[in-house]
Amino acid sequence: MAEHRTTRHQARAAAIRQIKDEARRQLREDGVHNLSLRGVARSMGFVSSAIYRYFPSRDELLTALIIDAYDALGEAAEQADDPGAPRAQRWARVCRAVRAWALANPAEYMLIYGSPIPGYQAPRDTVGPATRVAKVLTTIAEDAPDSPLSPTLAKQMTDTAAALDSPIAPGAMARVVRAWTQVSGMVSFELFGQFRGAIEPADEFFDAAVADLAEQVGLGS
Amino acid sequence: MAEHRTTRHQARAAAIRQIKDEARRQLREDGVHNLSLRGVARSMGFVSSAIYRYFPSRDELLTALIIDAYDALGEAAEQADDPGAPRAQRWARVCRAVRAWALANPAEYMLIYGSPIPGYQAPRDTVGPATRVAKVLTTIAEDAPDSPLSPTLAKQMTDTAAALDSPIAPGAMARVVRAWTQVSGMVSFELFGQFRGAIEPADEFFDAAVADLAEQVGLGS
DNA sequence: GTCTATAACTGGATAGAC
DNA sequence: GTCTATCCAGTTATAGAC
Repeated sequence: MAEHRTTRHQARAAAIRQIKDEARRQLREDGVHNLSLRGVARSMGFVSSAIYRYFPSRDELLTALIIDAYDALGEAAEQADDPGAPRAQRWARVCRAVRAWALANPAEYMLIYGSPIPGYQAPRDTVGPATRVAKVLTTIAEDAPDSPLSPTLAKQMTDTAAALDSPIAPGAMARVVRAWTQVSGMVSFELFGQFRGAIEPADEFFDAAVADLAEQVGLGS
Repeated sequence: MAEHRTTRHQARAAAIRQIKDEARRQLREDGVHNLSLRGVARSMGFVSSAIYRYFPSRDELLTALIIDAYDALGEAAEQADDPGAPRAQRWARVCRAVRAWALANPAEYMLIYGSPIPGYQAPRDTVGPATRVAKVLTTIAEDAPDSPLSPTLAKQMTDTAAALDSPIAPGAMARVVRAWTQVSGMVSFELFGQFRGAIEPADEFFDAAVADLAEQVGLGS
């Protein structure tokens, strides 16, 4: 009986995986707003109602894809980090890994860092996976020196550091957040076509900026 | 006869304006992908085919909205600039104006700086208006000192400066582009909900970052 | 001549009968 | 689970109003 249950669970997990894979394919092809449960079902050769056994709504499927995207990006960042290396190098490697993942998975990057999906409200479950990249960057900068902040900003940064479970100083946290907005901003510009006709390829631009950011964050050279 | 032509032209311009206003309303309400010519026509009390007298296709309407958005943002930036003020102040004021415009017009900001619209290819006409903000920022930094760049980067930045019709040094151009990616990155993070629950409100975070960026670009204090 | 309205074609999503 | 009728999208051709 336990075996029965196991195979059933495995089958279910496999089905979910297949559905998500197909959904990701449609995401890449036509964008989020053309992603429909029915379309996924059709492409998989079964009837639309069958999919509701696995995802009760389009939003649930979206949430699963968003969590997967955050996790995949987070894992790419974590795996790129080499805790033995100098901190500035760690920073640069992680940032480059983020960009590489985004360029390899543009649709999924847009899903999490692009325009919000109208009518979709992200549930709590996405918060944890969403912080993984920030956590990696913050850990690298954990010993960076503090710097003065206004009271409001100091509180926000202390809270942010606490949410990331990090002993980083508020001033350093602020510099990490700023640097991260720039990294993400550069990746988004590149991916969304803002650099078209001007900064192509953007490899050197990105790498140079990231190296300088490491310094600005206070990771030495 | 000239009078006749004038009124006709005026009527036509008025119709175009009304169509775009209604389209913007729908954009705000339901997002780009729910923007339909039929819906616009319906809300305006006439039949869908009538719109084709003014916009030959949905994409043309989108292009018009995109150009308007770039122009509105560009004008907000230009009007915020006070050529008589110290450069660091000019920089901060323009950046704050950009953020203020984005917060006041989120749908239009997303139209130009959000995820690309699947199936839509921006025509050449959007390039000019798209550079207006960059032009303002570059002008402010025109006298900033040069800094060393790799050959590839130096060429890209020289070309960018040329496209903006600015005598700015390539190294300074690179710092402006970087700073601009960060400004836009911060605005996007705020608008797209990436700061939710952590950096709210983001006024102080933004203002402090922008002030530091002015320094990094090389605008003195 | 310039516009609007009617009607039609294609193609996808959807709801309900079976 | 399947089939069908319906609806709404973009777009076009054509006919008539001003």
